[in-house]
Amino acid sequence: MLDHSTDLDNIFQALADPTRRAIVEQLGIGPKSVSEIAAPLDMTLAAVVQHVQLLENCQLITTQKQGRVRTCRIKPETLKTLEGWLNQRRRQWEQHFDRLAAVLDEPSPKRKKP
Amino acid sequence: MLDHSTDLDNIFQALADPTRRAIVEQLGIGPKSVSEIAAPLDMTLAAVVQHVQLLENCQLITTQKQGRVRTCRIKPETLKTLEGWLNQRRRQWEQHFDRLAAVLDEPSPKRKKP
DNA sequence: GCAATACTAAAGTATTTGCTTGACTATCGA
DNA sequence: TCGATAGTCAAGCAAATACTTTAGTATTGC
Repeated sequence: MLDHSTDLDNIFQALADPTRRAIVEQLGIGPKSVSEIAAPLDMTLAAVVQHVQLLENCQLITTQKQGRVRTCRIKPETLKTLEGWLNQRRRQWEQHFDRLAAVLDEPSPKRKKP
Repeated sequence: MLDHSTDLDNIFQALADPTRRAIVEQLGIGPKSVSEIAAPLDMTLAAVVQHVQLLENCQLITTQKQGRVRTCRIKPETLKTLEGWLNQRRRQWEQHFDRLAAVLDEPSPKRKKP
């Protein structure tokens, strides 16, 4: 693996796991404690804690502990990083298709700059 | 790992690797052969071939071989799967914030239940 | 024909990942 | 105060990942 470890790496890596994506989806509905997140998942609480920590490390969620309960919430702005990359790609291939379309649309020397 | 292995899993997994993201970005500019893709990358051709195969398997790119040259192009529609998920998330947390805003916009300065 | 080119396939390896178990701490509620 | 609850920490482990090397097979150009 090359060394340009970016935010994007960590975000994609985090969301590549179905369990973690499920957590993000659940927190999209509203905040939850670690136990509440764990309840429907078929794994130990310890495993869920590790997923939660990873999601917090890459800023996809924030957490705060009061008493013995840690409450988790999504941090929507981090998904904007993803959206940004995706928008770049879309712009790129839309441009690519425009160019392709331009070539295909060229039945006579009439369009664009000659 | 749970068993709901989806397209989304594979797409996120594919894009979690910086090398593969770089390939997708390069192909966004235009089609390239495997060797052309490999040229700027600091790894063997064999390694690049493996990345290309993975990207093709999860439909992020298409390839076709003519003669001894395999030409690779992005397949933009696959990124729509990603966009779809992201849009769902955005809708979700926008709604969440609307609800939050509604609570905060409560007219009375008293914050307790009547 | 023959060598260089452009991959491809298989096997091996170091590291990372996604869990588990077990022991431990802190807090709440009766 | 005492036990149940909520989470944390550290090892350990099997499987997956991102490479490598080696040994091929088709094509192409001269």
